[in-house]
Amino acid sequence: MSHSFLQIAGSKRSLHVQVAREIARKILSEELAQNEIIPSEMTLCEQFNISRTALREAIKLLTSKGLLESKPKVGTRVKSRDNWNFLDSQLLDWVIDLSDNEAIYKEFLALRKAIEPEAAALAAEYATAEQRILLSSTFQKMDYIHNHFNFEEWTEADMEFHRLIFLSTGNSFYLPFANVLRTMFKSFIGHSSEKGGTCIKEHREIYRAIMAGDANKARQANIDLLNNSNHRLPTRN
Amino acid sequence: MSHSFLQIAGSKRSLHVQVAREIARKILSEELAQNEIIPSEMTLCEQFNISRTALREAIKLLTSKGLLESKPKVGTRVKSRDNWNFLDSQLLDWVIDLSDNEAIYKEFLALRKAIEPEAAALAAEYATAEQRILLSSTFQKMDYIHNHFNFEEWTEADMEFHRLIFLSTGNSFYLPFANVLRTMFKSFIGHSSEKGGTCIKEHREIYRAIMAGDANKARQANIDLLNNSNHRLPTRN
DNA sequence: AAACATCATATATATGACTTTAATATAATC
DNA sequence: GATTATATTAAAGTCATATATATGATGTTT
Repeated sequence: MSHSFLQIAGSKRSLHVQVAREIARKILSEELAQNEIIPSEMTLCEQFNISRTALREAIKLLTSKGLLESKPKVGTRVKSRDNWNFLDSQLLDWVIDLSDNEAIYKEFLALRKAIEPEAAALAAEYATAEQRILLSSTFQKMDYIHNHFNFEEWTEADMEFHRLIFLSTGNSFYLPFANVLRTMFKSFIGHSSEKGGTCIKEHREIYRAIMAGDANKARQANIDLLNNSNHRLPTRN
Repeated sequence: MSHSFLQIAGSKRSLHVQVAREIARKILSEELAQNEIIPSEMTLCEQFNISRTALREAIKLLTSKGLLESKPKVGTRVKSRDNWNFLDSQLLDWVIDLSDNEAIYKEFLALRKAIEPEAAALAAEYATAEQRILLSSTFQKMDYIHNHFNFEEWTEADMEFHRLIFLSTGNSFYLPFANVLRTMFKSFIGHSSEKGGTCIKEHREIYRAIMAGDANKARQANIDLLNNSNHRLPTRN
């Protein structure tokens, strides 16, 4: 049995995801141009040496993320970039692997500056008792790790802190950012913050404002965090 | 005869999308509980009376939106709510059809208040010459429609105006909001704004600030718009 | 020239066989 | 008895192929 296309064999996830990722790579790198018709199902099946089932599931995945659109007789077309759902964690994961990380990281920071202050304000107003307990426990962990520093533990706690804020807004539209944040943190681990860059003071301000139910103060504290943070830009892999 | 037309019209989309929508409905309404294992492929195929191909494509669609997760031997599990990607236009479309619109609309407004001011600020700074031309042409259309009012035309132009701002940020993460906005506008058409609620003055301020490259002014103008707008809450269908 | 019928082709759906994965139970080992 | 191999097995994953359906292109009728 000759594996003609071992290019995919390295990955571990299911076949159709691997294929989807490979097609996504070609789209994101513009190797497949926007609005272009990609090769027919049969052609792609032969190229990847997979069944139509697997290929079609891959295409469905990409269609759902706004990258493709299929029509009978016409074929499957690459949608224009403004349809790509960059707030999809899986797609974001692929983007990070394939494009200029420095630019992505800067764009992400600009997103955080819009979202997080309002999220903190909403959390201050709407967090449930249970969520406040979780937030409290997480902040205390951050405080402890700040004093007994461990990089991985800090990253995990920092991420959990901001995740909880999103969840505490009580707003469905803020939920996806928790996953986007997780994806970004995991990808840029080692670039985001180091000892001395924990900004524990700013985090404490956010925490206290939320617990006190002071929306305006929570908003401002989060703005301060994003401005004061030693937000290192990632180096190229 | 005309009755069968309606049936056909009601089931317009492809089979796997219809099935996905139906499963999504059960998940969103919590008829299928979070973390619950849904019936096996074979069972569902019999229930819906469809092939495994169609069912599996439906499940792939929902998996991509964060609603499901499949594992061999275990089955397919409903993921917890904080994994649902509410910023996916298609999912949002389904959500709007199935849940309390008033609550969704309010949550959406809270999202706009976070996103749009920053988007306007970024657009003021980064919009390309081409984008400024498009924005200019769109605003002039808005101005005209304001004086020769036509509801549908206004809605379309209003939507296009805000869409162009998102596109003009030069930030990939802001792109998806354009589609989310479109979905919301289309769904809440008739509820969003009426004659006298065009807020042409506030829109003009945003437009001018962006054209002048004044980020702070653009941000503030958009805040003013969202605060002053006669943002009617939708009535129940 | 407009309406209609036909054809070609790409995706959409269906079906059945086979493979891989992983939870669970069972047996072998210490 | 506790631990560690091993077999069982149920579920999704993959494959191959056949048929249905939709649509752009072409031709035909009026």
